[in-house]
Amino acid sequence: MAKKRQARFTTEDLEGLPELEDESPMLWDESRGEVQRRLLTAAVRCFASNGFHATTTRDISGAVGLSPAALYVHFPSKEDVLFEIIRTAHARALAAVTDPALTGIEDPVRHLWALVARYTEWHARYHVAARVSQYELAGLSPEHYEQILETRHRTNVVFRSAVERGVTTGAFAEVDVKRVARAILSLGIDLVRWYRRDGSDSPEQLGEFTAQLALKMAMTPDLDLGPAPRPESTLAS
Amino acid sequence: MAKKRQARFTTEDLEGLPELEDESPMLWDESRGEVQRRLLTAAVRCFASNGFHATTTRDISGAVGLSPAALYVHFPSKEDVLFEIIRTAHARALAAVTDPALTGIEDPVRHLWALVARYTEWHARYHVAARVSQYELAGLSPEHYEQILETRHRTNVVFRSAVERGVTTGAFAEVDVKRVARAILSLGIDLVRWYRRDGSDSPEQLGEFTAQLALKMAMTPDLDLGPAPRPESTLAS
DNA sequence: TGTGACTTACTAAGCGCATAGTCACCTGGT
DNA sequence: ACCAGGTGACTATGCGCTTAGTAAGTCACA
Repeated sequence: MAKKRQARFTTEDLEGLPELEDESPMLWDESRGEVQRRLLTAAVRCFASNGFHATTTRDISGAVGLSPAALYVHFPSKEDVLFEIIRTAHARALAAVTDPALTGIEDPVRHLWALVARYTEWHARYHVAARVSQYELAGLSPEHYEQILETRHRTNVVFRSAVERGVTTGAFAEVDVKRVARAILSLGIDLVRWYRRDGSDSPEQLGEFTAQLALKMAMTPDLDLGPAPRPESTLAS
Repeated sequence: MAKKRQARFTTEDLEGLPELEDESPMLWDESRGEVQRRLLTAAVRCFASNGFHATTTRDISGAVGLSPAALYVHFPSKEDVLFEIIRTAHARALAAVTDPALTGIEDPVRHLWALVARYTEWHARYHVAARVSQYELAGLSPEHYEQILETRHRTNVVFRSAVERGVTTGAFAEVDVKRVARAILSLGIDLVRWYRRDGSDSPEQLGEFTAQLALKMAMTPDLDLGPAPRPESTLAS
């Protein structure tokens, strides 16, 4: 008695669910047709709420008022829909942090600040698509997966270089570059797990706040907690 | 021509794959039988590498040398296997940070340090099971999902309180408690996305490093970047 | 302007395979 | 003799994708 793959959210639920509200309709290239873009946007919402495998081709096509077969006019397979989403999102996020307006900033402090603010803001703005891009990688074919990994690596390098520059120029403390860069990326990415557009933080505010945290992590020297915290004994001789 | 749900990792691949190595075999209650625990451990690996919906009951049972039907001797459904994994992992992680040895620490600085170190270390140690717990929530029934949310909330409160105490006692800077607590949790959780047991960080090292970052975030006052960074103009009057 | 050839976007119907879960039966230890 | 734990064969159903066909648009050209 094979169960339906999912039930938590049905197609009609997806309309107007506040945690699925983001700007992903604006993500797709202009070169794509109207219908393709609407399919991609619908797929983002389905994949985000129920997962790739729990989403049927009927869910996606039905959400834009088409029959299941219509999907195959525009995309060769369901996996390709996922790939287009993930590829586009990764490319856009990378583009956001390689914008010349950012890379041109001389001061390492301002540079890292702007980098983190941008990256965080991007993820907040497109958090539903970004969530799919982070959580549904297992749905990709090995070839497509490999391609995405490459983009991720390039993104990592951007952050690592920014931290490195601050350390070598002395603008930052002498921190562990790789680890700090990793932590900064974590802050920028992990928000897709919980961010909601109807919460109290706007993408800009969250970006600025996270950028502050990144600077604190990069610029503050390590704290020494002092001698072992002996359980008892406050100041008795 | 319905395709097989997945292909990226077949069952035999899962043996000895280094990124799927963690301590989840130690997670399960002693009260559970040997076979149940082996099934849960196998399920963790399958779910982590291919996702809940892409994992078949044959994958799980086959991985411990049993027939598919044997799964139903020990668990009422595949969803229940997922729930047991997620429930146990969330409960253990909460237990780790409510350990009296931690909650008893008077000094807010040492307290937060220990809290973050413990939490991070836990996630690193059980990163495969933790990954399933974070990424496969969509596979749960609404009732089970609700139950997990409750545990998550309790965990959040632990961190928020720890940060709050430091701020009110003046041990920390006057930071935004909710946001900082959220960022700290992000650091502790997001590592499940990339952590590997065969990497360069041991769980303890990662815990200590993240704890340092948490203190920097909580104890450093906000930086003022000064006046607007006018594009040109260095020091020309 | 009319016509036939071709294209684009779509649908209805359904194939064929995969899968969660069931059930009657088996089996070894107490 | 019993029964917990396990099996092989099966069912019911879901789902990705295909196929055959429709309707409307475009274009070359007589």
